[in-house]
Amino acid sequence: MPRTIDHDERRQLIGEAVWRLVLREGVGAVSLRTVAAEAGLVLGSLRHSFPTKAELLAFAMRLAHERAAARVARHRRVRDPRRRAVAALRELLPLDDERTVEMHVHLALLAEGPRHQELTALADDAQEAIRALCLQCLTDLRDAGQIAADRHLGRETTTLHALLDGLALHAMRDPRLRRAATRALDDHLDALARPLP
Amino acid sequence: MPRTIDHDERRQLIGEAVWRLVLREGVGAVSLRTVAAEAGLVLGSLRHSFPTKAELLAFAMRLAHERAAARVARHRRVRDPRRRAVAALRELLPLDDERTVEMHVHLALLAEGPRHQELTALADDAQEAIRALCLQCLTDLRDAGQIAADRHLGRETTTLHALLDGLALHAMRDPRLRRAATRALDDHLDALARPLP
DNA sequence: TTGATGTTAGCACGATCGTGCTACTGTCCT
DNA sequence: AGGACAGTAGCACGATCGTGCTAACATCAA
Repeated sequence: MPRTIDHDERRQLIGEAVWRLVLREGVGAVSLRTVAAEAGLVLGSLRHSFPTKAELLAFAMRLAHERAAARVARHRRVRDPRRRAVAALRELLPLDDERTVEMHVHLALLAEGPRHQELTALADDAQEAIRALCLQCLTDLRDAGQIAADRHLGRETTTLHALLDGLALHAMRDPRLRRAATRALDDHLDALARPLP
Repeated sequence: MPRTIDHDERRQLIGEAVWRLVLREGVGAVSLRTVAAEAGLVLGSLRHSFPTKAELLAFAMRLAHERAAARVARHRRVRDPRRRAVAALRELLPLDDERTVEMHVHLALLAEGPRHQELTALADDAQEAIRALCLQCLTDLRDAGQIAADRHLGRETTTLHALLDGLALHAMRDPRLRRAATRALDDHLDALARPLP
């Protein structure tokens, strides 16, 4: 049944065409016609894979989330909790072009939220998943004795999550900040090992 | 010469109409016609104040930045450095609807960046200004002995800036996080007072 | 009152948009 | 071989877009 596989592959190629367009020309330049041209298709062909624009945008955002989630999951088997946490969280920082474009796509499509409300729901899910990842990392670190016992995990999750997304937001727009972002993340995890007062 | 004053006031009213549209329907719904309708004007009238769409978008973003900067500046005379820092930084968290809409406008128009490159420049300026504010706050706190001397101010600025924007990003989308965001900011400043190792 | 000037109102044009719909093409099942 | 059908290509429609341009209007100086 190679038909359906080709179908999915094609949809991914089209989704990546949306990404390139968002990155290069902004989300305002995304139309069914421009996406078709970017993907090397004709309008009618693209509309066979994505009958409506809403489906196309939702797929493009979901694809970015899935790619990121797959990279994060790849580090699940790392033994040391600290190394595992750093490896996972770094996948959510725009440290290379692949991660940068995912970040741009996520934010750009989020800005289209009110129009296509499915995008808002997708973004909510992704945000909640990242918060859950942060909590998991902190829980593992605490269980391994690498976080002071008097830390409030919920609050630390809020802080780590915000720090992560804030670093991503800045590094996304200035690649020179990539090193600083990774260092800031490391330093923060270091600081958690020390008792509070 | 009340003419020019009315002119500026009108431009601000139009800019706020852009804000409402961005918040309610998304940046994709911003056109000269929809903005004119939102502002209670006819297309021709709006185009007298803003001949092109690029000017309108740039003004709307600049207006958001200026409003925020004015609120920040209002706390300059607070004596205690810690209180001054908290007061200033809180003006950049979406703790009420006014600050929330500014945040949304900033991010939404940033997503239009590649098309209207002036928006990118404006966002860069705003981001640099916020970083400078973070550095100023940290410098003042250190001079007042409220930051451990072994802290690296540059790195702490990166972290504070990222934490601030990350908290804003999250609280913007879920008002329930407003309290958590303010607490996280307070806690972070508290933590800076303790020595590193 | 009249004329100058700045504001408001509106038309028109070419371009582009999303989408419904119809043909054409190739590939696999029977 | 031939029919079924998924996939490709493309037309057409109404709507909306940004913008150049002109006409009506208000306000104040002379």
